[in-house]
Amino acid sequence: MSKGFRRIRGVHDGLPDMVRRWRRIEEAARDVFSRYAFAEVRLPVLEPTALFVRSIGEATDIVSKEMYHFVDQGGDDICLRPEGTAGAVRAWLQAGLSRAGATRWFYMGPMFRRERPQKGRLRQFQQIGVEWFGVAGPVEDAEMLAMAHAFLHRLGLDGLRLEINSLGCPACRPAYRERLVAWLSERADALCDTCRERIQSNPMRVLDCKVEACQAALADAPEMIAHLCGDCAAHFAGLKEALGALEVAYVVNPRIVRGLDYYSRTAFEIVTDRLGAQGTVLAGGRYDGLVAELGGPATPAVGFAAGLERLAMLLPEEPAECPDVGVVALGDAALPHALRAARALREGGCSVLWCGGGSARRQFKVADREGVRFVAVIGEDEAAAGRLAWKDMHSGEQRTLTVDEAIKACRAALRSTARGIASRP
RNA sequence: GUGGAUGUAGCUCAAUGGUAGAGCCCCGGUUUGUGGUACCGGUGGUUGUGGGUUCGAGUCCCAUCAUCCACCCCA
Repeated sequence: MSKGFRRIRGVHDGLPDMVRRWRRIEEAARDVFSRYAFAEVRLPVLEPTALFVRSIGEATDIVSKEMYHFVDQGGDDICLRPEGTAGAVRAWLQAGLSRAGATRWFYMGPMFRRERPQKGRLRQFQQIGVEWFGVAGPVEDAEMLAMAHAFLHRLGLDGLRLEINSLGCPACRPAYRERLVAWLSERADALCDTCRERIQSNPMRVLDCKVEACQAALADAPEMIAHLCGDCAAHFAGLKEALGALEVAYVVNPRIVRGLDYYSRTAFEIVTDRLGAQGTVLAGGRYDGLVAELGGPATPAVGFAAGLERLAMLLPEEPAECPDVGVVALGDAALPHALRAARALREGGCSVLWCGGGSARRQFKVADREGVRFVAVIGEDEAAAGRLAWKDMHSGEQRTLTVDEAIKACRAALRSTARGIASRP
């Protein structure tokens, strides 16, 4: 166990094994999202604290307890973004795009929340987010879900479940909320301590309490989905119809809730049972109230975000890429020729490992450990002749080639095998 | 913020309160111009940290820190 500096709590070092998975996820996202004509944006990690205070509200203690925020040397109250949507709305408004019609954006990057770490929950984590500004219809919600589905399908993930719900709108939710609070208050005795407190602080959350006794008591609790206004009911019906047309499988889960008021209508989660208590892999929905809340013109919008770390945990290991060629240099006199040969091979498109000098045996062991396909041996004889000894590590066959011939041999071999998954015999 | 579990070599793990070990990895050798296998040798530890009990603590007690899991919260 190393002394000295250690990483701070709740953050992870992205070592090569992990970065290979991240990259696979990022590449899938870029490819799938661009087929749906979404454009990538890269937004600041630092934002004014007030942006999130405004979007999240003071209702919960998220801002005071779970955001990294500080006053900088200029006296500005700054924070590390805890999520992507508010910053995207801010950037979209600041760029004047609210007059430009619907906008389709996606982004990926680190987010920060000062929570107690646990499985699938870090203090610095990465999200892939998608926002679609200026569209109001259920068909767009379905498109969003189809895109999320395609993304996860591209990653080869199975055993996932899409759950959808409707959260209503400012026209129908307040009345429902009152009805729910009244219903819960009558049955408070049957609920756990935390739920009793939640009746006032966050009544919707009672519905997805994890305590079994609560779930039993809540079996007949009123659900938003049964109390939607006409417009919301029509929207939800339209969503289900479009999902049916797209053959995207889903289940309606009336207990999906959101903590904040700017959410409306469609809410969805894609969950797995393979990650313990943090099983939501992708979540999103409609936030028709947020743009106005942040000072822009009333603008409907829908989006989702997925956690890169959780997705990575569901993915199989990604094999490391092996170098194509190991260069073995023997003797000081051959060194200049060997160095130039390595560079020439790289310029020719091969990935080349310098085996580090020393005995031939040692350098071959390095080459073998790294899984190279070929070894180029350059000693005094080869240097004098302007050639190299070219050994195929699979067959063991060795011959004398010029550098140009070696490049050709290397390229030919890599065309016929899957690059980067050099199999060891 | 609350609760539980766990901290011994780079990694995975042993060690009745009585000399801190093994396997893997790494380095070297058997082979100073040829890899995998095998064999031989070697590097590497304030047992997370700080106190306490004891003739003696990796082991028992207290505190603290870290990791993991769950609760809370989940934008």
